[in-house]
Amino acid sequence: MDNSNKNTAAQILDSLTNDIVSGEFYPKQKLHIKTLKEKYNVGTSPLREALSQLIAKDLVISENQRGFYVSDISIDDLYDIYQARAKIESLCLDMAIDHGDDYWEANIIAASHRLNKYSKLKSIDVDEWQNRHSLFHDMLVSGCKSPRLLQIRDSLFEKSKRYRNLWLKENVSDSKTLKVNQSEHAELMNLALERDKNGISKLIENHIMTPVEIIKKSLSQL
Amino acid sequence: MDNSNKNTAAQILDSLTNDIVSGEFYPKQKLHIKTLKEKYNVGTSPLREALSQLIAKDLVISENQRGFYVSDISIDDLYDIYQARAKIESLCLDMAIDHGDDYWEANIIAASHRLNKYSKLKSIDVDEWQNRHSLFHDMLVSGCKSPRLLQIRDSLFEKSKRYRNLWLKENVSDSKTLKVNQSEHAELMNLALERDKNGISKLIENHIMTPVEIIKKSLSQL
DNA sequence: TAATCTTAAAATGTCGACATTTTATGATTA
DNA sequence: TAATCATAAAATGTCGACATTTTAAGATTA
Repeated sequence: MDNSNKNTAAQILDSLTNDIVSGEFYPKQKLHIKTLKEKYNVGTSPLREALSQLIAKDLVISENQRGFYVSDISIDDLYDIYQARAKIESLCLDMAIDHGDDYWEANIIAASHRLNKYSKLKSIDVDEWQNRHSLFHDMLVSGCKSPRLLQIRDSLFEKSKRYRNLWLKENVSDSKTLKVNQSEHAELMNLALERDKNGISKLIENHIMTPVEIIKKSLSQL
Repeated sequence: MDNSNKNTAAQILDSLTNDIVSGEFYPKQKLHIKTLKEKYNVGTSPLREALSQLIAKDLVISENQRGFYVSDISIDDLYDIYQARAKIESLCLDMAIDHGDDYWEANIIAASHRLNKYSKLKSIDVDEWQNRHSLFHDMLVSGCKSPRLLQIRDSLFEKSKRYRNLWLKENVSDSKTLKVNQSEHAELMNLALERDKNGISKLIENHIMTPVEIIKKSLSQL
């Protein structure tokens, strides 16, 4: 498939990343080499190479002769990540409004439609909702032509997933939250099409920061 | 010293990073495992682990069964990196102005003094000037208390060094450029102390983008 | 009991070897 | 000559082994 052209290290990098971000491996958990080798059926070298990449991404930390650990999470970090995400997203939207063309507008409208339709369903599959939701936001920022900023955005989002998963478990089915969320999405689209930088900047920052307080509660209970 | 507590991989990561950023290894250069092993006197495993981290940092790319290469540079990337740096720096300064205290102000004044003194000397050591210059800008953003944003700033700066080195070779001794540069630094300090967000935002973006055109010329000649 | 010491077990990080793939070289053919 | 093919050389990625360090468990002492 897609992995056929990848070496072992690159393949298990995906698995490892997913297992950390999804919460299967919990924060601070020791990552025993031997255990991981058995779990993923790989040898020492590719495993350690994958872990090395995760170190560079701050998802794993290592101490010499003491092995690898899933990096910790905290309320401070929760705020920091989401704050940074809010600012970067705002920056990307700002640039997208500068450079977005007709196709950009059309893509936003299409993604909005797909998200809308799905949000109105009675029973919602979290993964599918998440896909459509991500894609809507991706389309909004896609007008920003800076690969580096978009890459930063992606990496922050990946880190935030660890916290986000705590929130999704509790709140995606909460219909009141969902309605507020949906009206914000509609408004985001309007502001983008109207090229209202100040308006969209304020709204997106609030929109992104919304889950923080709820996640904080979930986090405090651990 | 500092490396005594690091494993081999972490040690050569520093050397490798430096050799790429400094330009000793040129863009697209093949990084032969055997050659590197001899150069750094290490075995396969730690070397590949270091290279893996550099992949995550976008300084190295790898193709399965075809080995490792120094990642390429380009004029588009030059613009993108510097543009992103300018925006992030502006963001950090904005937050620094919000949160900076008396110590922040004092540190800026001190760093400015040290940079000033050195810039007036007749013969300038590039490394020392670079140190004092970096420290001045570090102090300005230090009021921004976001570890993640500062980390993003660092990683963008590291990437920009590859281009920056092209510029420094030509222009650090150019006294006209240096004077403009110095007056901008003075103005940056004033705006920070006056907490003028709009003013400092515009100035810092220009300040960071200044070298781009010159670097572009150097780059076109290769 | 609590703390320290000793010893055994487990885990880490590094190395060299090897199978597999890619690249280079030279021969063969049209 | 140019292009294709076959073969040799070189390089990559993976594995298992091993020396070293850390951790755990049990014994000893105060």
